[in-house]
This record gives sequence, structure tokens and C-alpha cells, in this order.
Amino acid sequence: MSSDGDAPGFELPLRLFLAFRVIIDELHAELADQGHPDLRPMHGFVFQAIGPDGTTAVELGRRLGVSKQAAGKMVESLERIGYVERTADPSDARRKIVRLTARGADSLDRSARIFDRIRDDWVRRLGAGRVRALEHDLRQVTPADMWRLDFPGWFGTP
Amino acid sequence: MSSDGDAPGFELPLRLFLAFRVIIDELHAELADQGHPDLRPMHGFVFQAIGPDGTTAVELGRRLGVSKQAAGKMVESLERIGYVERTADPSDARRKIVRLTARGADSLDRSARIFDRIRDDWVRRLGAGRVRALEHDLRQVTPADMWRLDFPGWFGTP
DNA sequence: CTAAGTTAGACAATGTGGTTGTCCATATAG
DNA sequence: CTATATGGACAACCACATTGTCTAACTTAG
Repeated sequence: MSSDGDAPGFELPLRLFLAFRVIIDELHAELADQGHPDLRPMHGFVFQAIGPDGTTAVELGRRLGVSKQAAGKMVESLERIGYVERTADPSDARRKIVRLTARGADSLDRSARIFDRIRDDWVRRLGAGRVRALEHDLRQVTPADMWRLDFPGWFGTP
Repeated sequence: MSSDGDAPGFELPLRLFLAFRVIIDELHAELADQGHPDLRPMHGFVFQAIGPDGTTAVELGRRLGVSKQAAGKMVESLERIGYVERTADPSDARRKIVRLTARGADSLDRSARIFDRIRDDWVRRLGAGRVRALEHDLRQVTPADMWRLDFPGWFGTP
């Protein structure tokens, strides 16, 4: 085995997940402090998938890798807590465009700043070169398009 | 901002998650090929939490950060598909010891080998030093005890 | 222009996995 | 012996995903 003396293979995925979790937990603790206590971890990904121009529920489902029904329900719940709104598409009466509200956009701005701050923390702890190397290496082993996450219901049954 | 010119802060968590996901997807594709098509991503963590000596459902729930009832249901479903078994504890009539069956232990052995192989792939692609540095850096920013994952229901509502 | 096919969205039924609350049997401390 | 704590089972409930079906509206062929 070429891994003799190295960390066991299972440590890598575990540390990757824990590192992800640490960042997301910190993000949401901060967001809660800054007036967004109701946001859940996956909401940030949903907001990113909605994008600045808005989308439809079907397209959102496609981007996130879930059924259109699941996407529709998610939009509904985000609409209830005031983060997105649905408006009619003037050019297609079937479609309803999902857009971020001002509050939704605010949470996205704050998230970006918090993520940058967390990265700065890592730079302080590990060094700028290490963090850049980390990002570089992870880019090598992950798909190019970051937004195809597919993760809702990811731990469920097939 | 000290992040000027660097990757945006949100890339780091995303890449961490994607890297985790890539590994776990590969693991389960391999496991399915090797006769374990019914295993889900979280089962591996459950097996690790059960450990070689077995545990009780309550202790399992504590380790995984879920209620004892949730742990009990998970054990029940794993028992149905033949990966764990429950036996009485001779020294305490209340307790039932949950143990891996031979099939469960087999899946754990295979997982360990597959994880090592995936790590070897990363070594080939990134270099041994980079992978070791990656593991080292991730250890710096994650909790010491790897097994406190707390992740079931992690994306749900509070 | 119409007929056929496709697409967006809503609604219903279902399954899984989590939660809390309750209850009983068994251990353990005083 | 009694009081308390613990392990496990059972029930009700909730969140979130799934598939299937239905309608309305757009698109394309003829």
C-alpha cells in the first residue's frame, strides 16, 4: 500500500466535511447575530442558485438537483419568511419568476462578507500560501462548476 | 480587505463540500459494485460509531448527535438489511448491544480499502506532500474528535 | 388555424428520518 | 426498601424529499 505511514484514507473525507461544517456553523451563528436567525444552511445555496436575475422553480430544481416539486416547496417556505418573492413572467404566463427580496439580497451580502472574514481567519491561522494551496488542490479534485451541488436529501434513500 | 485578489470566501466551503461529496460518491459507487448496493452515505458513519465492540442505541445516538429514538430507528433499518444485529447484554437486562454482522464488518473493511485507494489517487494527482499538507491544515481548523459529526438532519429546520 | 407535443406549476399521496413525550423494566444510590 | 436514573419501545407529529397526476399555456408541424 502506498498509504503506509500516512493518515488512514477515511480521515480525508471526514476532515473535509468537518471543515465545511465548521465554516457553515460559524456563518449561521454570525447571520443570526446580524438579523437573519431563520436562515438554514441550505438557504445560502438556494439563494446563489436563484441568482441576481431570478429563476423559475423548475430551473431552480434542475440547478440544485432536486425535483421541481421540492424546489417549489422550498420557494414557498422562503417566500413565507420574506426572502424571496414570486412574480409573473410577462412573456410566459405559465412561468413565475422567483427573485430575492431586499432582505434576501441583504443576507447574501452579509454572507459574502462573513465568508471572507472566515477565510481571513484561516489565513491568519494557516498562512496565506497554505490557504491558496488548499483552494488550488481542492479545485483539482472537484468538478469545475461549483453550483451543481445536488445535496438536498443527499443522505436519504435513493 | 486582506482577501483582495484571492478567491472569494465562499469558494472554500463549497470546494470542501464538493471534495467530500466526490469521495463519498466514489466510495458508494465502488461499494455497490462490490456487493453493497444498499448502503447510504450515512451508514458508514453509523458503522464507525458502532465500533468493533458494539454499542447501545442510546450511546449511538449520543455519539452521532441524534435522539436515542432516531438512533433506534436507524439500527432497526440496518438490522432489516442485515448489517447489524442486536443481542442482549448479560450484565444489564435493559441494554441491547448493537453489533456489526459479518456483512457489516465486510462493508467496513471494503470501505477502508476504497478510502485508501481514493487517497492514493489524490496522491498521484496532487503529490504526497500536498495531500499530507491538506490533512495537516484541515486538522488545524477542525475539532479534534472526528466522530462527533452531528450531521443527521443537519439541513432541516431547528 | 388547428392538432400534437412540451413545459411550468399546483395538488395529492407516500416514504424516510428526525423530533418530543410517555411508559415500563431494570439498575443503582441512599 | 425506596427514590432516582437509565435503556428501550411505542406513538404522534413534523420537515422534506419523492413520484404521479392534472391543468394551463406555450411551441411546433402540417
